[in-house]
Amino acid sequence: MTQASLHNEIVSRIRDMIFEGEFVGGQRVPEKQLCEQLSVSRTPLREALKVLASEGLLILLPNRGARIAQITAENLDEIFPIMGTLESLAGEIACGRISDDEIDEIRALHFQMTAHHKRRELSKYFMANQAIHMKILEATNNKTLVATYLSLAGRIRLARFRANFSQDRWDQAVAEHEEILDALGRRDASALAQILRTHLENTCQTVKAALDKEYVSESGSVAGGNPDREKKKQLNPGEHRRSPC
Amino acid sequence: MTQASLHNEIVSRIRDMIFEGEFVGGQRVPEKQLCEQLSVSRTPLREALKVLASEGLLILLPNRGARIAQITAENLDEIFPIMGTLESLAGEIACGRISDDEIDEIRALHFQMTAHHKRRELSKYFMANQAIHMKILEATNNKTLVATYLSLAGRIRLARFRANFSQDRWDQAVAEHEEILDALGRRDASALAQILRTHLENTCQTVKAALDKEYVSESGSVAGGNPDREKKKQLNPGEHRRSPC
DNA sequence: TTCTTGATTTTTGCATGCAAAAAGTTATGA
DNA sequence: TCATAACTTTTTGCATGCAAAAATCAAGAA
Repeated sequence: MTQASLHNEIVSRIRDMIFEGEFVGGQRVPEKQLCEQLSVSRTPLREALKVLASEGLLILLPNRGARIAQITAENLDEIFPIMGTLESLAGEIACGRISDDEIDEIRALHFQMTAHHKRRELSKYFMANQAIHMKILEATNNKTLVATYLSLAGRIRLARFRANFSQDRWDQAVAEHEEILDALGRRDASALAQILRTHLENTCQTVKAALDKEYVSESGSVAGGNPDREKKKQLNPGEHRRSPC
Repeated sequence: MTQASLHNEIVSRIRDMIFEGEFVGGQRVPEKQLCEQLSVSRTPLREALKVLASEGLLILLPNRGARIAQITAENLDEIFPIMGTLESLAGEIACGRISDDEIDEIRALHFQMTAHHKRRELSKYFMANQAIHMKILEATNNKTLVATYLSLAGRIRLARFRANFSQDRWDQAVAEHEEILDALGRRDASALAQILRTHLENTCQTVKAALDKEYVSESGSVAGGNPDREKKKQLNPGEHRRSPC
């Protein structure tokens, strides 16, 4: 799967670093620093930066280097509806071609997930949850759909990962997943499409609420400030809550 | 809009070259040849190739250079449903926020398009047609949605552009556009979503049929052959029919 | 102090060079 | 004739160097 070339390796590594929250949104990322951090020269690094920028994880400003793309409420409002409609489509297609075995796998993941929910194991819940959504996507056998979805999901991954949500919302999300499993079991394409879309809409609201809260609690002001003022304390890289949404 | 840097310029130029059909799908594109053609050195060219590859217009094989991505029937089957659901979403969102003025603009484009249809002006019809779809997308004010759509559309652009279609299908497409305009005028979100999706499904069928025909008529065999046998005559770059779909 | 203006340092953009891999060519033997 | 091996050429991947742009720092004026 992974290409053996150095620049592909660099793409993966920086992507993972972003996913792990090692950078703050809006932060400048000088080439030299990354070169030293990854022990590579500038040429393959620059090639990697171009790729990450076209994935939407970085912003490249001519002559002014790379910045980590910032997740804003506007961003979430743009991306979640698209993910919702893509998952909805995936559900529809999946109903038409998913095998009993594949449904059983999803059912297993579902019960695993509900067990984590009962035990309040957020991180494990998150993993099982993501795995279910991926299984539905993969059941379409449409690689472009999966890639498009993952590209969008990657851009908001951190916000989603960090968003704490209320017990009520958590319970609701599990209830929605019951409906998802039910519709899938009946292979009811339109019901599955509907509930997946609703599920994503609700998730969007949760993540947005968490994002607003984070901004307010950390900087004392709402989002949208000047990203250049990076002296302002936000979060130390790597130091942040981890919770599922 | 366009970034002033050389590698961005190169991305645009190669993308345009691909859109103009200056390459054959599956064809190898050596760096040296492109360097000479564009009068640039390898470093910014290679950066550009990485970007185009992540846009899906090129395939990069480690140590083996770049190839023009090939448009296959499987490709179309993957991409068109996604574009359909994205346009469908765009239509829904647009209904909720489009202004009367914007609808008037679309109406003007629509009548312009139908005039071209009456006069059998394929190329002009194509332009007006595309403009209408873009207006609906832009009316969502969702840049990520537009970008995602355009990225997918770019990958199958040539096939769509080259596909000749029957008079019947052309008439049907225009009829569908009447319905689109009608639903938009009534701001009937679900009707617009429905007709846009159907419209894209039908377009997919048309383009697929044209692709099959082209493959058969040019190589005497169906698609899926070894792309390495590039000595085989397909189409000379730049020499191809232009017609709307 | 705050705001310019100019010098210095840093960073970015691009060209070039070298080594390794792949592709192409010739030679040899069955 | 075909297959294989050895050799040559081409192409790719990456490191480095230099010039231009941006950022930073410093000194002086308002």
